[in-house]
Amino acid sequence: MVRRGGSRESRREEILLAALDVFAERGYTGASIASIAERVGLSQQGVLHYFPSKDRLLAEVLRLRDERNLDVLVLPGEGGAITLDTVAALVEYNEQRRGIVQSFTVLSAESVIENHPARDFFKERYGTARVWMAEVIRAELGDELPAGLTPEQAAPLMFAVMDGLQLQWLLAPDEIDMPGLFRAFLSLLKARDSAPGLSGPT
Amino acid sequence: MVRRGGSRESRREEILLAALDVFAERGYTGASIASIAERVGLSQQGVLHYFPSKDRLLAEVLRLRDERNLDVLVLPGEGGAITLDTVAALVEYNEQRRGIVQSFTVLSAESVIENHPARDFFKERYGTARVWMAEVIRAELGDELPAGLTPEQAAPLMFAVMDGLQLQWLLAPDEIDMPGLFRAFLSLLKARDSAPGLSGPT
DNA sequence: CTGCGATTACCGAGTGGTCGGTAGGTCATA
DNA sequence: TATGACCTACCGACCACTCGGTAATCGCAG
Repeated sequence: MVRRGGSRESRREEILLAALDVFAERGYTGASIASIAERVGLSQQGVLHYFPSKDRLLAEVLRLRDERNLDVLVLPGEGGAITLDTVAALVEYNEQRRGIVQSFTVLSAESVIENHPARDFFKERYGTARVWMAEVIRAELGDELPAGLTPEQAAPLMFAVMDGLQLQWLLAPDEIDMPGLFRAFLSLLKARDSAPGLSGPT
Repeated sequence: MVRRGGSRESRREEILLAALDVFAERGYTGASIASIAERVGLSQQGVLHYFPSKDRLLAEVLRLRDERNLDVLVLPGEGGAITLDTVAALVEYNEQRRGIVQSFTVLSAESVIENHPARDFFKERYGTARVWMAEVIRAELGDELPAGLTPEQAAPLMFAVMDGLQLQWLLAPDEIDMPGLFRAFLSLLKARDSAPGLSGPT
């Protein structure tokens, strides 16, 4: 059965990685199955043999990317707790993976258009990520943040900063120090202000 | 010469507005000239009579959008100085213009892909906007921001927050209070911290 | 006021190309 | 012999863009 590559599973992953690249370079709408196929030495129909449609291919690409990202986040914090520093380290690591960052930026923005196949994925992803991030912030900084912010407010701001910096960085890598600016934002959250009463981490 | 609408100029603007809508709904790559034409009751060739190519159409759409945005920013600050509050008001106003926000989000992210016709536009736009925003911040908050940030660091963070919040808001308008969260971020910048030495605005 | 050439505002038809997806086959392996 | 891994051939739809018209309107000469 297997003609060229290894197992079916490894062939599928090969295609998924190529698809991630092509989606990063051209977006979902702009990417063609044929161009993905070419990159792994198959015909368009060869790719469709492994994935029934372009939509499904996208869905699996996103799932794979999420897994990998989780690895990056969870592995360093071996023992258990993920800290804000782990998140900053992820941002730093992202500087080495322009393709991944670009695919995420392009696809997530594209997904806001109606009926986009990735829309549900991103909506759910942000929803759960915000809850999770609020917990991380609360665990590390407590309930009282500067200027009276709550962890539930800080969490969406955190992702906004990450995403927004990625966009500016992709457009002008030489001008934007993405990890530096992200840490600067973190230090805003960690600062103790004098104005609104009781602060109390840990 | 004029068959249906008013002047040539008004016809062009009509097309530009329709194009902005379609780009917002489908992105640049996903939009077809024909679908834009349909919206203004023309044939595809009718649109190409006014704009020589899809690329040029996009360029003019972006230029128009920028003009309008400038109106929103500059008019309220009639006398002269634009303040951070004016910017917050723009974010608030954006909540009423989902289409505009969506077009900006989709197109700016799409523009990071190589050879995208809007790439230069957005790169330059962010570059000048950061310089301008740093000045606004310095004028209002001085050189010393919380946690030792400089206005030049705060400016890209500002746009990152705006863009990132727009993305999350577009995906989940009910969960994300975009202007509220933006003001929360502003209050982080305005807070006076006690930790790292000399603070001294104005 | 009339007539006329120039200009403009389109549209029909077509070009060559790409799109996602299907049908049906060949062929090596198990 | 059965199965899975492909491929060739094809489909109808759509893409941006070009060409060559036609008809309405203008400026202007008489």
